[in-house]
Amino acid sequence: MKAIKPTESELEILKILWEQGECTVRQVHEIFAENKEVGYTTTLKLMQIMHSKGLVERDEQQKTHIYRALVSRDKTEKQVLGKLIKDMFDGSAVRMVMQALGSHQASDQELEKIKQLLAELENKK
Amino acid sequence: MKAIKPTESELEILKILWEQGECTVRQVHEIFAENKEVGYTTTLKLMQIMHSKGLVERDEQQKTHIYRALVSRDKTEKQVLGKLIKDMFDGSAVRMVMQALGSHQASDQELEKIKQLLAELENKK
DNA sequence: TTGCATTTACGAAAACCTTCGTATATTTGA
DNA sequence: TCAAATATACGAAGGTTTTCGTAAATGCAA
Repeated sequence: MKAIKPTESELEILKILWEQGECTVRQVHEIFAENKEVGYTTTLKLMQIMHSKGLVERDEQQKTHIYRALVSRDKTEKQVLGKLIKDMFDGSAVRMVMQALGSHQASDQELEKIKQLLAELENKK
Repeated sequence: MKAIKPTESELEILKILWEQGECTVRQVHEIFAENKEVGYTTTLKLMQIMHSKGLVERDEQQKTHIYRALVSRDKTEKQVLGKLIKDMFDGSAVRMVMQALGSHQASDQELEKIKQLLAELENKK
């Protein structure tokens, strides 16, 4: 089980693939370039590197390759989050949660969801 | 208000300074090198760069400089966490909390703390 | 005192990330 | 058909991060 540690750009592209599903480089690029000024070949190169790293796979049947994320969103979130908790919050997820809830807005509805989750966690014990 | 974006090594050194308070390079190095094989001058260089970036200050009265963190732990945690929430969790702190609580152990005592915090947040509204 | 240890400063190598230019192949439409 | 558009591959530049070697200054101990 190898650690997933995408760079900032790679994470952006993964997010696009997670949300869009299968994509050509062109499709990814159009979204990727919405908030940045980057050329097409930059996006292409990033995706090629991600391919060589095993972050994505691609169907090369057609001239225009089709890319797909090879790492799941859930697993990647867990890994990145886990690393942050370990590095920055002394391994305490709860300490991180306190920091997050203390400094970010949350709606009643969202707070309710967390309460529910807490209840579930307690039942599990 | 400038964004604090320490690198991985810088964050490690900041953590040492936050926990130890004032430190010489030697003191930081001894802890920093516990889990890695790095030479003394590597630690020194990192701290010099952090100084030039304004992440730490130093007292140069003595030949052996004394370093101190210039960014607070709380503020740095908020910034780093905020960026992760924005980049990875669609800006939803709650989604991140759900992920964190769902995949990391938490003691009853810790869960209790979170419940308390939730109650406080609800009262504030 | 003199030589060894410790410290800072500095430069530069190595690795990684981001970016783009160019070459080449393929498709398309006028 | 053939030129323009579009795709991939590749190399390399430029920036940042991490690492260390070496030089110079200072402190210490025999």
